[in-house]
Amino acid sequence: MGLTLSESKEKILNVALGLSSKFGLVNLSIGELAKVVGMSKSGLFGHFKSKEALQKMVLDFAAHHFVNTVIKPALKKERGIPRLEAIVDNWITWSLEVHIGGCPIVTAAIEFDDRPGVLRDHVQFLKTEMIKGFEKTTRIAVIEGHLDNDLDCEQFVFELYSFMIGFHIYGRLMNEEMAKEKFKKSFKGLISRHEAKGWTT
Amino acid sequence: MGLTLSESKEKILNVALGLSSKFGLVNLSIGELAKVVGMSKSGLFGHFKSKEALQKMVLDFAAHHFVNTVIKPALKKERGIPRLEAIVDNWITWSLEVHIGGCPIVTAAIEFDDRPGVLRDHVQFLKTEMIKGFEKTTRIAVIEGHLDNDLDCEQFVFELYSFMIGFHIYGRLMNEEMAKEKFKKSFKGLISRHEAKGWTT
DNA sequence: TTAATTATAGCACGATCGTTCGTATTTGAG
DNA sequence: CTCAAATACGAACGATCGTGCTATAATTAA
Repeated sequence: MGLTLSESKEKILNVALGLSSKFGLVNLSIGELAKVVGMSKSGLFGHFKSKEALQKMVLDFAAHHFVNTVIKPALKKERGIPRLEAIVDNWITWSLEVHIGGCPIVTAAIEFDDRPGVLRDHVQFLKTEMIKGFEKTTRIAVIEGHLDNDLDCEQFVFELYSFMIGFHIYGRLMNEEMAKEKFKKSFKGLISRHEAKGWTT
Repeated sequence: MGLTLSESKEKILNVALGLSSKFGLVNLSIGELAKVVGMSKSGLFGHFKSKEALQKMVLDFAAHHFVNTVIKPALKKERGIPRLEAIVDNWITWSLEVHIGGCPIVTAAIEFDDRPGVLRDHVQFLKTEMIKGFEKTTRIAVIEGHLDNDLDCEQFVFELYSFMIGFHIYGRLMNEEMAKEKFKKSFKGLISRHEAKGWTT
C-alpha cells in the first residue's frame, strides 16, 4: 500500500497517468491536465509544489498501479513458473488495456534516458526495482525446481524484459494480436529452453 | 544518393539529430536548435516550412545515417550470418558512439506511439523498412544454409530486435559494458539455437 | 463557535513556443 | 550587368508554458 491520497489528488494523478502514457511525462502540461480534469490551473498546481513533484508523483502512482495490478495478483499463484507466467500475463493485459500508451515506466525510461536529474534517477530506481523483482521471481522458480539449477537469472530476465518491450514496440507497428503471438512464442521458447528436466507445466 | 542537402541544412539536421536523440523529437525546439547551430530562429525556420517538416527531415536524416553507417558497410561482408553479425555490430557501435541518446528511431518510435499524425506514420514506415531489412538479411542466411531451413524469420527478427532494444534500455540502467555483454550473450544464443547443422562460424 | 488549515479559483508575471512579416545580403542565371 | 531567387536576420504576433500572489469557499481542530 503505502500510498494514501486525497480524492482530488487521486483523480488528477489518474488523468495525468493517462495523458503521460500517451504523450510522455516530459510533455505533460499542467494547463492541459487541469482542463481535462476540470479544475483551474492554479488550483491543480496547489496540490504539487512544482511540475517536477507532479511528475515524480505520477511515476510513483504508475509504479503503485503496476504493483497492484501486475505483481500482487500474481503472488497468489504458486511459486515458480506459474507465478512468472501470471506476472507476464498481467503485464500484457495491463499494457494493452489499462494504459493504452503502453507501460508508462518503459516510456518514461526512454524519455529520461539523457535528461539528468531527479526524475531520471527516480525512473531508474523504479526500473531497477522492477527488474530485481523479476529476478527474484525467477530465482524462486529455480529454487522450486522449475527452471534449470544453473540458470543465469539476470540473463533470463534481460531476455524476458526485452521481449516485453519488443511486444510494446511491435504492437504499434502491426496488429496487436500478432505482436502478442510473437511475444508468447518467444516467452514460451525462453521458458522451455531453461525448464528443469522432469518438470512440465 | 537519395539525399542532397545544402550545407546549412545538413549542419542544422546534424545538430537536430543530436538534440532529438537526447531530448526527443517532440521536444526539439526551434529556438534552442537555432541557438546551438548559431543562427537566428527565423533564418533556420526558413529552411523548413513548419516544425513538422523539420521533424520529418530529421527522421529521414537519421534513417539515411543509419543505412550509411549500419547497413551499407555490412553489405560488403559475405551473405548470411557474417553479414547479420556485421549489422548487429554496427548497430551497437552506432547506438553507443554516434548517437549518445541511443538509436533515434527507437526513441521516436516510443515517442510517437500514441500521437496520430504524419510523424507517427513516418516513424512506423521507417521502422517497418528496418525490420523488413533485417528479415531479408535473415532469409539470406537461411538460403546460404547458415540458419535452419524451417526458421521462422519474422520470429527470429522479433527476438533480435527485442534484444537490441533491451540493450538500449539496460544500457542506461547499468554499466553499458554489462548491457553489451548481456546483449551479445543473448544474440549468440539466438544464433546458435537456429544455426543449421553442419555450419559453424 | 471560533480559529486555523486546506482546496480551489482568478489573475498576472516572464519566458518560450511556432510562426509570420518585412528587409537586408548574397547568390546564380539570363 | 541585371534581376530574381535564395538565404539570413530582427522584431513581433498570439498562445502556452510553469509559477507566484491573493482572495474566497470548504473542511477540520480546538
